[in-house]
Amino acid sequence: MNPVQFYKCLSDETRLRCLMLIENEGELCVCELTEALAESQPKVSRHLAQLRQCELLLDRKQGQWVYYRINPALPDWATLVLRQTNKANQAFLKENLANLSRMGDRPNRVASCC
Amino acid sequence: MNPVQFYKCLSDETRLRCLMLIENEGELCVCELTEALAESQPKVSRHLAQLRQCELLLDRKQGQWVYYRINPALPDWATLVLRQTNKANQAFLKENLANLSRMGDRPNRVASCC
DNA sequence: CTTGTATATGTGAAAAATCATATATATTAT
DNA sequence: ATAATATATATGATTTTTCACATATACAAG
Repeated sequence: MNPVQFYKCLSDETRLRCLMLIENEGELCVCELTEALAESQPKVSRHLAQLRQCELLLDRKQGQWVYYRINPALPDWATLVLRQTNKANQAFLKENLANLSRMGDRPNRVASCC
Repeated sequence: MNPVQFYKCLSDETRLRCLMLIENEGELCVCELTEALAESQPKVSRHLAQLRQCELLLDRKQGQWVYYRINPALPDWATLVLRQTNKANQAFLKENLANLSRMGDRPNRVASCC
């Protein structure tokens, strides 16, 4: 993982909020992120695609939903950076987390295994 | 420290290399960084100015030289991010550190205190 | 005072990133 | 088959970032 490329991924507000929300929640689908960020679906989707292409995120498809999660194969330093940034900046996410919990009709997660 | 602004600072190759070199060496002046990076003086100076403006770096003037150092007043998470990135990515700096040690006529540092 | 070295900044051009809008694909439900 | 929902992508416009080059300022040395 090239550190410049890694930090380019974190340097956009939409992408950083997505990463932090996913770090918080474990896994989120595009429509949940769209709601939490109050941004357009294409905008969120495009940024997620970029994070997936850079291998910061992995996705899995379940029915009509696509769930994104942090790539567990990231180098340790990168994992730590994400974790610490998240821990120390909960205030930054306050509004987004409120939007998320206010959201009705969240898709039912089914475990990916089995 | 806004995390987006912080990561924007780290998302440019010149700036990240400057930060990592300074993290390594404690303090470096513009001409040392210019030599280590093999980049033009205005380019290096401009990026350093940006890092200073965002308060990632502090500078002190000593004679004709200006020395830059990591701002010790950064929030803990930011300090940790810089330290871990540096520790885990020494290979990224190899060439730059070689240029630096090959450099003749490096200015004599005088302690800033007393 | 003149010359040389170190650093900073102004300017306009070039490159890169972001965006809104429209549209395509896939899945589910009727 | 049709409609509705979730997601992805194409496109061209706009904004932001980066750059090279010229120039300005400050200090040191002679």
